[in-house]
Amino acid sequence: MEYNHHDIESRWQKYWRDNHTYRAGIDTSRPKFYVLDMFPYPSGAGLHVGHPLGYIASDIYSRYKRLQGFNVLHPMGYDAYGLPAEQYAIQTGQHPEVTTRQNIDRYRSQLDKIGFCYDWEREVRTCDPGFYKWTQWAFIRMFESYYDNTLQKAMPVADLVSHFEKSGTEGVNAACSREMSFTADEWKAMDGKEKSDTLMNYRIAYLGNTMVNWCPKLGTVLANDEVSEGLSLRGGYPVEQKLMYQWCLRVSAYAQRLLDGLDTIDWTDSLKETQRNWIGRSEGAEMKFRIAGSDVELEIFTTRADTVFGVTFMVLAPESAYVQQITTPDQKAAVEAYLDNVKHKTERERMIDKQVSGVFTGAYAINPLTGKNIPVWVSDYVLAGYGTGAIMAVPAHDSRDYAFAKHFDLPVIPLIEGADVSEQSFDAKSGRMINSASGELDLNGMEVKDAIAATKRFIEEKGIGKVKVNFRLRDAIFSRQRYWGEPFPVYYKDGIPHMMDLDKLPLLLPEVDKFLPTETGEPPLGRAKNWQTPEGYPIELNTMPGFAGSSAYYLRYMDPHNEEALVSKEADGYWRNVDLYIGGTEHATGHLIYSRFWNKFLYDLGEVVEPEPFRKLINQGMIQGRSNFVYRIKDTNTFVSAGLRKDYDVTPIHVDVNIVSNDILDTDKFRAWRPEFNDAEFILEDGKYVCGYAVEKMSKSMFNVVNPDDIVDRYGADTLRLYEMFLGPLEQSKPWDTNGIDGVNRFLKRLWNLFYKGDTFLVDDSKASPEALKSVNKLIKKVTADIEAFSYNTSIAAFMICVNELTSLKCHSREVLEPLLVVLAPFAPHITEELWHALGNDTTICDAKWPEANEEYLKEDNARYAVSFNGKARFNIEVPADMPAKEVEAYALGHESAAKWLEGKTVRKVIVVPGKIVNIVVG
RNA sequence: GCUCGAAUGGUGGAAUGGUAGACACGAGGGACUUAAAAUCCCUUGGCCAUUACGGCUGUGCGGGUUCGAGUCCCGCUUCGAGCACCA
Repeated sequence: MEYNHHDIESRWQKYWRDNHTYRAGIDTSRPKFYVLDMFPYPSGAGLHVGHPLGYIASDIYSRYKRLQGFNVLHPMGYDAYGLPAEQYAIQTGQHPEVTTRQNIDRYRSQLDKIGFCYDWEREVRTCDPGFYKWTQWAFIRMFESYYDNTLQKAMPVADLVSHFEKSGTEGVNAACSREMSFTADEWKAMDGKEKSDTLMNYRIAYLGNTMVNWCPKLGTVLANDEVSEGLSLRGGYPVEQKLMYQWCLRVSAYAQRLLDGLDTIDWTDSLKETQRNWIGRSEGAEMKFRIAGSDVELEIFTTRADTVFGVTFMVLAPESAYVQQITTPDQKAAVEAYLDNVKHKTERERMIDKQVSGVFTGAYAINPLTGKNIPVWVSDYVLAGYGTGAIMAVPAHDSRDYAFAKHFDLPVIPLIEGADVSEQSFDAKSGRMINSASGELDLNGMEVKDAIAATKRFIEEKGIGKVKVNFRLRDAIFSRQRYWGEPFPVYYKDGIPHMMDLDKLPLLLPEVDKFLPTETGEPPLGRAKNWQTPEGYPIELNTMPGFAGSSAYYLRYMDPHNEEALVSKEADGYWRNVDLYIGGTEHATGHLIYSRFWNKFLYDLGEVVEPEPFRKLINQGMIQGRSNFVYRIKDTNTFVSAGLRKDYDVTPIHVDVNIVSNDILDTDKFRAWRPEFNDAEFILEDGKYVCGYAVEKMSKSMFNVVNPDDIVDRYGADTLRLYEMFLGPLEQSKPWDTNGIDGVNRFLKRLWNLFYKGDTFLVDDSKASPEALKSVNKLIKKVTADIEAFSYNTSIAAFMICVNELTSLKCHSREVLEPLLVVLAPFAPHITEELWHALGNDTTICDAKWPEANEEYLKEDNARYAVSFNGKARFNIEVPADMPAKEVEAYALGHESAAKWLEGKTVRKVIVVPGKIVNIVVG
């Protein structure tokens, strides 16, 4: 029998399916282990060979854990809402649901061929009403909650209302959009609309007038993580800032907990660092500067309280409400003109245009420490959204303030000893303070760090300001002007938003005639007929963003068919959270923040037991494409081989990697590839046409896409799985290069040949040789350690070594081959299952027991030492393993090879490292 | 600009501070074969030798610690990733 992957793989895949081998259920007699992949968005292009990388890695770990006796939950599903399906629908009129279903079917068939151990009975799709019911449910719960800063958790808005009725805002410490202050009587006097607006200020899901990232080309708003450098991540279209009334989630309330939680989970440092960066905690002080001749007080935030003595002007963001309040009549025209100018710039233009610009308001503020008057300016280098939208400018010690001061010729006062500020500012937070004394506060001579602390103390005592922590993390904008997303379970009565009753969920996505905005500019849902409650109240026209459905999906897998709850107490209590999460690093500041926020919210409600959703997280690297090029001589149809191209004037042209093998072009296939190459001529080297190559993104336009189906068809799923893991470390990005896959394929054939020669089954029950036992025990030890460290590529090398050793030992003993199959099973499930049954086992290898390495066989009879002189190894010796160090030393010094090196020298020192090296220091 | 990570043969990549280059690809040579494919064996960092199981050199660059550094420390260079008027 030859190794026939087609037959083996289809047969065992059917067996696993028919026997529900991968069905998972609650089993309190076994410890649980939850392994999760970031579920894919099913795109129209199908899977390429890069997509399964993480899935294979998690599959190996799942199978390994199961063999170790864990009850493993390993589900899969689809993140089915998304822009591409909708864009496609706009172009073709095809309903996104139809294309999404087709794409999912395609994904499923591709995934099935690779032999994953998913429990497909737990599949979820974010666009299923049975799933998005719980997305809508969570939204309603957020609407009905506010964040109590004292308790540091979400609480019912109903509690807040009864507090307002009793004592107004007195004693309320809640996360809010702006500080409010009213009495119980004032609250009671409010009408319904006023009350609604007031509560919006506190709700975790709230409607707010906020600056949003508006993308005109996509016709929708985007969250901060969906925008990069002023362009939309999807499509790369320009994004502008626009004030809009939108649903938002008060993620910012959880900033500190999201930050603290990072210390409790096992993620890579770089990912944690990225999240810390995004959350952006900064400790500083908030300080008030009174405007001269006015009651207005400018509140500013600074991390450099020590530099107050160097404040020579102040700057407001153009959007700041202070601007209107303080601008003097004679400066009004100039300020208006400037604001108008700024408004017409997009975010991107503002970023690219680094030129200093600004205008004087005509007003002066009073420095609370020195009592001096300082001018107040407006400039777009100050951001409205951070801190208070106003800053105190210290040009000597802040480069942005410095550039502004130089441009407008404002004074610069150095505050740190030895700082030369004639050419640039001194931004470092170190040195001794100078020029910093007035009245009761004297910072001169202090280190910067101490000066900051002293100033903070002083301003708190004097009531000039207070210590304050600011976060960069903003609330998430939750409305999208799109069709293909979850509808909001919200209707409007007299202009006041109301939540639908929980028992009316899910609110189904309605049909529309076109997937475009209405003529009046309303979102696509504006086209839906009867989009209103039975009582005739209009329903919200926006839909939820992509991250809504992906924020709690890992919980739904625990209990996917439950109609009463997102997840039952029992299922949540058993599966708890994800033990191992594998996915791409691109979700670092999006999904992985929102999901943690969502989970913490549910935790506050008592709906889930774990405060963090993903205990350990691994980011698999990206698989890049490896493109091939042919070189056409200018103005001809003649192509010159890569090695000879320097002699000609050539244009490189991408060529389909599927008609190239080991960088050698199949010239006949090339002629047939495209009509314009039908009569191509070639200049060969050594009779071959050699292509050039480059590493690029895997994409259709580069003709470097490799489809896993083709690989599976040609080499089998087991070869694909092994090869993907063999390419290099899991977390590293690397190019896909089909050259080299033969190596792992040969390995599987050699494994097969240990069991079969022709039709003869070779395995017997004979006692294995010590060498064979040692080989396989070494393997078990290595693979166990490697899997725990996700170092799969070195495991595969170990398998190759072991199989080669067993082959040359002609070992066909069951005693050795059976454990070899078990440890290989996670990597190559099909061939191991086949051979496992050939050995006479009648249950699946998935339920075998992971073997333990027997140290007895690993003992070395001899220890091998490298003998070195002054650190450079010169020869090797072998001695009995248990020889004491002193004797090893004597033996090495007495060795004939040593004589040569010791000639005319004296031994100064000898160091013996057990089993490794004898280092002889000579002088 | 700030933060994090990386740099090892023709290629992908191995190396708890202890014989650098495991394993694999590619390349070269050989066996089997009418031939090819497949399979198997040998060689393969560079340089110098090839009478010797020989010598020298070698992990981006410059220093340091150490008996001993790819690995640890300091200073650079280059590449990649994240954040970026965040006060």
